[in-house]
Amino acid sequence: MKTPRECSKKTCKSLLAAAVDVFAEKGYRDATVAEICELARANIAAVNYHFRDKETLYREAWRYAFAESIKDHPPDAGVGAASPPEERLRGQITALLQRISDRKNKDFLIVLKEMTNPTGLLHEIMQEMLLPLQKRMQATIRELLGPDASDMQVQFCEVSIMSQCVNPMVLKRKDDRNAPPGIKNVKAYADHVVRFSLAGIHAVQDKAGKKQMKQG
Amino acid sequence: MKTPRECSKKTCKSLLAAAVDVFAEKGYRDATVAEICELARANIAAVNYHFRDKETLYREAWRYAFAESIKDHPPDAGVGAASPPEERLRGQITALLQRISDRKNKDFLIVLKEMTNPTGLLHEIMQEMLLPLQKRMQATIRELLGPDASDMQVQFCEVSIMSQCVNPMVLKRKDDRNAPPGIKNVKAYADHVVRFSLAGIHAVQDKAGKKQMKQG
DNA sequence: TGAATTTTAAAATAAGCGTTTGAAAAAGTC
DNA sequence: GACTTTTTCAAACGCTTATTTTAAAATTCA
Repeated sequence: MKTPRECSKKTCKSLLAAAVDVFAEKGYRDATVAEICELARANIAAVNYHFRDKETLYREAWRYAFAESIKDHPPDAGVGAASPPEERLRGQITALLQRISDRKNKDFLIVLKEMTNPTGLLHEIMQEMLLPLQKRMQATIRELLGPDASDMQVQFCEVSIMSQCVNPMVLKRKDDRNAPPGIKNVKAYADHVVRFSLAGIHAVQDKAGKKQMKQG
Repeated sequence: MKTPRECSKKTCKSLLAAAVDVFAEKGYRDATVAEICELARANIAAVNYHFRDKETLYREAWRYAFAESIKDHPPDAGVGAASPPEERLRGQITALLQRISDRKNKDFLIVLKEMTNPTGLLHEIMQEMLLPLQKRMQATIRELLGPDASDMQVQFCEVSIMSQCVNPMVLKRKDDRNAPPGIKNVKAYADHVVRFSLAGIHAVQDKAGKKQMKQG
């Protein structure tokens, strides 16, 4: 048996890909080793041979799915660090929306399942992978709000933006018919979120400015 | 056996309350009739006697939980229809945030589970109960955007606002330690969402106005 | 008291899963 | 081409868990 990371064999890779699909569709508990092996055209014992057990396969499957989705959609959408913060925010919002609305990407579905039916198995690895993305967006928002903004204001604005990106995609993923009509056009919705959020940030900034003046 | 609606007996009510708790915590599939009966201090056969089967109990449990949560948090938060649209929007946002952040209310948790692991059993009843709330918010947004706004702009703004309300509560519900720090103060976050969103709406409105001028 | 309702324990019924095993096949090595 | 290692395979193991039904007992109510 090999450790999962050095998974170079064909069967091993098939298992990983099949596991991603099945875990994304059913969640950890409702996914069965048998179904994963069947989809991978492998023997029922293959999971235990290549990954030791179902739990390890689950962790490796998410790691794999996340890496793939980031590879397809770089988090800055090609907007360089030298660009003004407005443009960088646009890049991050667009990249995030496209990444999680891309049906090829299954890591988002697994995260959703993990949110509502936690197994706890992905807690550490998710923290490790997602925190940097969050920090990057917070830094951009802080630039836009200016030095007088409080941590709470940065937090709130970040929550507002992330929510606008994540939440509609939950509905869209589940069923395109039930998704809000316009969300089918991700680019148009991304433009809306950027416009809406930049205005929101400026409103929060204005309030901070007023406070500052009252105090001074 | 009685039909579930005329559930007046003590055992029947206990079952309903217990079912809400267990379904909210585990979802339909992972919840067991045995656990529900145990929590209700009823015999294992009680569900089948009073509700015919698990599916019917599930539907009735959600209906009950939703009715309770709406009773505790009226959707307009006491802001009358005569108030200006800004205030009505504030009322709706505040009411929604307080309703779904109230840990007593389990219907939200069941909806979340249904989103990510659909059984399909609640589809119609959820449509029936939630659509009016959605329509009401859309109407308010349309007032704020003015008569020149497109349906898509109304939709997008509604999605932006609903997302800001729903999404953070998913995290807060799961675990207060993992929730964004400020979200623990729901009232402060509600104020932020109102400010952020009114600015966002006005930005969308300005864009509509410009378009109008170009065309005219 | 007698009839209807409700509760109960036990059983019926049914299904399913992750994992192990030991032999067979394939791949790799000298 | 014999020998070793790695990989595949079918079968079965062991253990678990669930919903629903049944028929008798208890209770309620007239």
